[in-house]
Amino acid sequence: MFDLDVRSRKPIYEQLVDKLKEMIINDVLQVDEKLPSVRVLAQQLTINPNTIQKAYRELETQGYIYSVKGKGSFVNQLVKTENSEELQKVKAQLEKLIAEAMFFGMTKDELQALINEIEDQGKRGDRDDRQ
Amino acid sequence: MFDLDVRSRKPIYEQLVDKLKEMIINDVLQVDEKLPSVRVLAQQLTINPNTIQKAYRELETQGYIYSVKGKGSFVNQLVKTENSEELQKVKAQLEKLIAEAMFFGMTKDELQALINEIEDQGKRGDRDDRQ
DNA sequence: TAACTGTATTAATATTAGTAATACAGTTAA
DNA sequence: TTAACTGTATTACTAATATTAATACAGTTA
Repeated sequence: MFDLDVRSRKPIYEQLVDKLKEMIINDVLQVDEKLPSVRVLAQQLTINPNTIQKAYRELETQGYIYSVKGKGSFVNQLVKTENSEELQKVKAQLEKLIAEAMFFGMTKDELQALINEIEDQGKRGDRDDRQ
Repeated sequence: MFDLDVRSRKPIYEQLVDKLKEMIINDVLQVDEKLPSVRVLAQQLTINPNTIQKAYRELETQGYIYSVKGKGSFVNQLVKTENSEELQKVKAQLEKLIAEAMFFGMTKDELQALINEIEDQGKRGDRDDRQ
């Protein structure tokens, strides 16, 4: 299921986060599907359960999954996280970054083009979800 | 000239970078104006010259100043940094961040609004400076 | 209750960040 | 040329943070 590189400069939990994000975004993992428990996955990958836990918590705070004590961790319905804390954080970052980009000569049109480009990429992956 | 807090959680060199950026953006320091040498400023602030050096290098890679060995460090002409490495970096960050924002439900219109807002702030600052 | 689940606390360790000591090297004016 | 400026590179010490792990706590379910 996962191919981790334990001696990569990129931390294990981060590899896990990225991998799981990717699977969620690409619908490899369906909404409300149960992820492997922290202990089971830890044993499979022969790493410490707390490392899985860290990855899962990260995914939870970013809105990708939700966890229920005693039950397990499950894929979240991403569209539902409208005004999440995560979105607020992203917005704040965006403000700074856009201001900086403009300061260094990036024009409104260039920004617009960038947004359109990204929107197109998103649609390709999204299929018939919205609009 | 500077009021630093040596026991702040924010590193000294970062305080310097922020302060100098601010002065450059607000035209307190004019284009091509010479900054204090690393040693002079270090003595004034009673900190290590290498700390100043780190701040200056950071400002240089970000395009705010330029340094010439044996001569000194000078305020850069910011508009001229059209396709700088820094802008490329900012663009790359923007791409990721915009994609993430959209992923979490931020719409094109909201992004547009954000850009306009920031653009307006920029213009207001320009006018104020001219007096 | 037994065997699952996630979570919190704490600590050991690895890695990175911040600062400093020192030496190298270019510029300029006497 | 030399003295006194300039920035820069190397190295190392220390502080702070990140990563992982050991362990105990707590909820769920059959």
